[in-house]
Amino acid sequence: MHPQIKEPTTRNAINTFKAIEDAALEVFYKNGYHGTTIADITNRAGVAAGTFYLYFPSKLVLYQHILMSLSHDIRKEIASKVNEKETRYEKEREGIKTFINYALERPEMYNIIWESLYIDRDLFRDYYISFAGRYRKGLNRAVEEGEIRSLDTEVVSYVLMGITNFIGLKVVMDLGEENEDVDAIVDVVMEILEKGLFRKRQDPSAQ
Amino acid sequence: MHPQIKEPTTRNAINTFKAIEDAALEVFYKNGYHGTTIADITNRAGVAAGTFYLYFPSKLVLYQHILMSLSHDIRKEIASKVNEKETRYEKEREGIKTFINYALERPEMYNIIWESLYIDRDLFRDYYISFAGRYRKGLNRAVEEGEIRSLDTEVVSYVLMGITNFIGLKVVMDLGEENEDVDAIVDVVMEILEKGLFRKRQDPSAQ
DNA sequence: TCACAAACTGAATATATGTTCATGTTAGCA
DNA sequence: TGCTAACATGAACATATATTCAGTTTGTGA
Repeated sequence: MHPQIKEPTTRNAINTFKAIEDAALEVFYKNGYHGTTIADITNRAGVAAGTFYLYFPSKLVLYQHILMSLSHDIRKEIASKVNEKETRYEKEREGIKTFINYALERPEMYNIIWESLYIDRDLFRDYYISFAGRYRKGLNRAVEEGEIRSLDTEVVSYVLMGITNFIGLKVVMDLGEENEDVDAIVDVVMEILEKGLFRKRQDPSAQ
Repeated sequence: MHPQIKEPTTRNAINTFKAIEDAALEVFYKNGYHGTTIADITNRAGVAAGTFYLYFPSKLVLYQHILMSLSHDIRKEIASKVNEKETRYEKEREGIKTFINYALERPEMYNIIWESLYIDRDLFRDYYISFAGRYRKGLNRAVEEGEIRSLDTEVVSYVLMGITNFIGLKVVMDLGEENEDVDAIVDVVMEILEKGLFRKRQDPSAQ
């Protein structure tokens, strides 16, 4: 929890706090940081403007708090789905699918993440660096086990994040044609990765 | 040219107009749309605030104008470099390299493009849809000529844009380690694409 | 040189909105 | 029941800044 955030203690106050969080998430999603006013948030939460400042010292700190929650939530969602799969190939497919579906359910997700580039550059950096770091661990294991070709996994992690983010962007913003079938799109991506990234699945020793 | 922009006619006015364009580009790059005031722009351009409104009806229209110029400039730069190459493989490598180097020279480029997601959603859509459309043409030709495997080129174009953008982001924002050698990074990307996207170069009929 | 339109100025205006604070209300406990 | 601290209110304040406009300067053609 952000050090400047004052957490509520009583039952009612906890509900108020949550109402503000929920309202902020919703309205930041929809209108972005600059497009959102404190009044938007407090109106939607059904509290007075002053109440906001009982818990959060500023709009910026609230935004940072919401972004952190969102980033944890996405990672948790992806990790739980990916952990169900056995091979790295299946994990990769599941990760891409989960990300896209997550984005489809929250079409304005990109707003809040990419906007941090202007609001809080360090937060943006941290977000992708730690995302890449986690990705890299899985990839390193797959390289050791011979499932993935021996490549610089740091570069590979950005390649995969780039693919996932832009395919997600295409689907969510309905860019171009043929966005109906998420599975078909993921199939195309995996066709590229199958030959480009993975070794032959039946023969882990092959180059 | 944006219909609401009043273009200057006399020699001096043309210089004033250019000074405003240049100042806006620089300061939008650095501080983004919301981080930039009209005063920032006019001060840097060396003109009075009112002068701005002789040519542009609003800050938003100026931003749209600058984004369009930037997008044309990037595409022209990439196209000119890519056209020097013969094979699609070499074109692809050159395209990625050119994009990264362009971004390295203008590290704040992402600001102005990605921020349009909040400023003018349609402009953002148009930017990537038309970028993808142009990409797709080249890919279709390469598929016809057997250099690239038979894949949905629309999906492939977003895969490639995603890779390029995130590798560029990594290098520009110095995300993670090992960002010194752009060529080495591009090598890794091309290793993936060589097997994942392209057919064997000596045998265009092979699957 | 003069007239006139185009170009330019920058202080004033209008508005938006993040934040504060004096005041009121509620919940839990002695 | 009454006390107290936490919680809540919303009008007022402070500031920032996009835009306007009445007045001034400049360049150019006759």
